[in-house]
Formats: sequence, structure tokens, C-alpha cells
Amino acid sequence: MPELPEVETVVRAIRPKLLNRTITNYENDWGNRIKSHADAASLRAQIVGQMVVDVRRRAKFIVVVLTHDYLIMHLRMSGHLSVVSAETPTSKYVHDTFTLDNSTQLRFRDTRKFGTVALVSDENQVLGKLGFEPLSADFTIAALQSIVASRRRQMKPLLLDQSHVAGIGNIYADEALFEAQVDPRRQASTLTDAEIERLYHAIRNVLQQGIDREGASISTYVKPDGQKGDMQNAVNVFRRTDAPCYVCSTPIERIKLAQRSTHFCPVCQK
DNA sequence: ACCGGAGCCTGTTAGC
DNA sequence: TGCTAACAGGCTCCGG
Repeated sequence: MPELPEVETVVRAIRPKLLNRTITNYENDWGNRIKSHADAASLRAQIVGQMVVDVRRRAKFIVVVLTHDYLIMHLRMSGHLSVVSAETPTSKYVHDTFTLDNSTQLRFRDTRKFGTVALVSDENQVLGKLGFEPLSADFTIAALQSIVASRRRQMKPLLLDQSHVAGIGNIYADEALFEAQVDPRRQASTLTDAEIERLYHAIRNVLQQGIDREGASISTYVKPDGQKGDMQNAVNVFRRTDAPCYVCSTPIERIKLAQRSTHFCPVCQK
């Protein structure tokens, strides 16, 4: 479900509700998702009593900075976070519940159970291998150039590889490549300087647009308050198979690359 | 370094 | 209508 813009939207929504709150309990009914501790009890023992100092995003990870540790969560395909009154009816898909000192709860709902939770003292234990944050100042045209230059890999799988540029997923990869007019099957090292520059701006444009529109509610994603985002109304190719390209009217094609469905305009993208 | 495939889960959708 | 297969916005592990 969520890529960088969706995760950013989640963080912005839950941040004010978590800041300066102290965690009074943690419950979990699916221990497999806990990546830092052997079981829920040991995580609970460590997290209870810690206060939320900050909430931020790194790539697709949500980082809750606590007094002593970092609570780092990943929503993967179907994860959803909300902060609600402890009285609010819950659902069988809520597998982690963090109770706060004002009788509210941070709930991690996750139908497919792919999402992860970790409580670590050094955030690099989880975030250490991530590549550039694409909207940050250190992600430059030159940076993208160096990523692309020596690699024979196809562009789409390269953009999905979080160790180079972190935060792009299937929607925004397809959208960025369309905007840059680059075929997703293109070998990275064959991109011209002009194409790299176009792609650089396209990546930043589509991600920023996704944030401004509070995410794309194409499948299951909704904001923490349950409302839809708006980015689904601005996509050019994603899940528009056989529909006419908005630029040239050619039917959008769908293929599989690296096990992921990939949408592109066979005429606009070279 | 990179590629493909299997696996992790469960609900929804497409196709016969 | 009902069953089955494919599919889903992510990522990791394995073998080659």
C-alpha cells in the first residue's frame, strides 16, 4: 500500500497526537512482525514508560523517537496506523496496540501481516542500508547520475531498490518513468544526461505531488482518519492498462518486471 | 552485481 | 451464481 507520500501523510497525521505522550502498555497478537525482540512481552517491558519525543519518516519507515529508543514501523502492503480513543471498537486486523497516558491508542492494523515493528537503540540497525532520501538536498542530479552510470539493470527494478534511492514504490516508479519519458525496461547505463535530468525532476515531482495530494487511494490505502487521499486522480499510467495515454492516446501497456506489474506508454517512453 | 523465483499473509477481483 | 486463479502500492532469502 504505502510509498513515501503515503507514509509522509501518515506521519503528519499521527505526529501531533503522539508527541509528548508516554506509552503505558503494548499488546500484540502476532509476534512474527516484531523484528527486534523474541516476543511481545520483552518489547513491552522495554517500551512502557518511554515518552514520544519526535515522529518522523525515513523512506517508507515511520520512526517514533522515544526517550531511550526508536520505535520503527513499516506498513508494507496493507498496514494502517491510527491514534484513537481506547474506547473505539477495534478490528481483528489490529495486531499491535500502543496505549498512551491520555487513554488513546496507537493502533497498527494490517490485513496481510507483512508490516514490521522494531524497537532499537540505534536507528541504523533498521535504516542503515537505505539510499538517498529523494526529496532531500543531498539527492542531486549528480547523485542519480552515479547510481545509474555503472549499472546494467533495468530502470524500473533499479528505482524500486531501496538501497539506492529510498521511498519509491510501484506507483511512483511507473509515474516518474512516464513523466521522464523513459521506458521502464531501459538499461540504466544507457540513459543520456538529458534523460537522467528529466528523471531526477520527475521523481521529485511525482513524490511531492503525492504528498500534496495526501497519497494515492487506489487499492486499500486511506489516511489515518479513514479518508481517501487524492493522488489516484492524478496518475498518468498506474493501473490504466489499455486506457488511452493522456499525451498521445496510445493504449497504456502493462508488463511484469521484477515480479511487479509495470505500466507505461509504448510511444511516449523510449 | 544482478536476475528470477519462492515466500510471507489475507482479501478482492477477473475470468471461466 | 459459484468456483478458481490471479492479483495486490513491499521486501527478504535463496540459488545461479
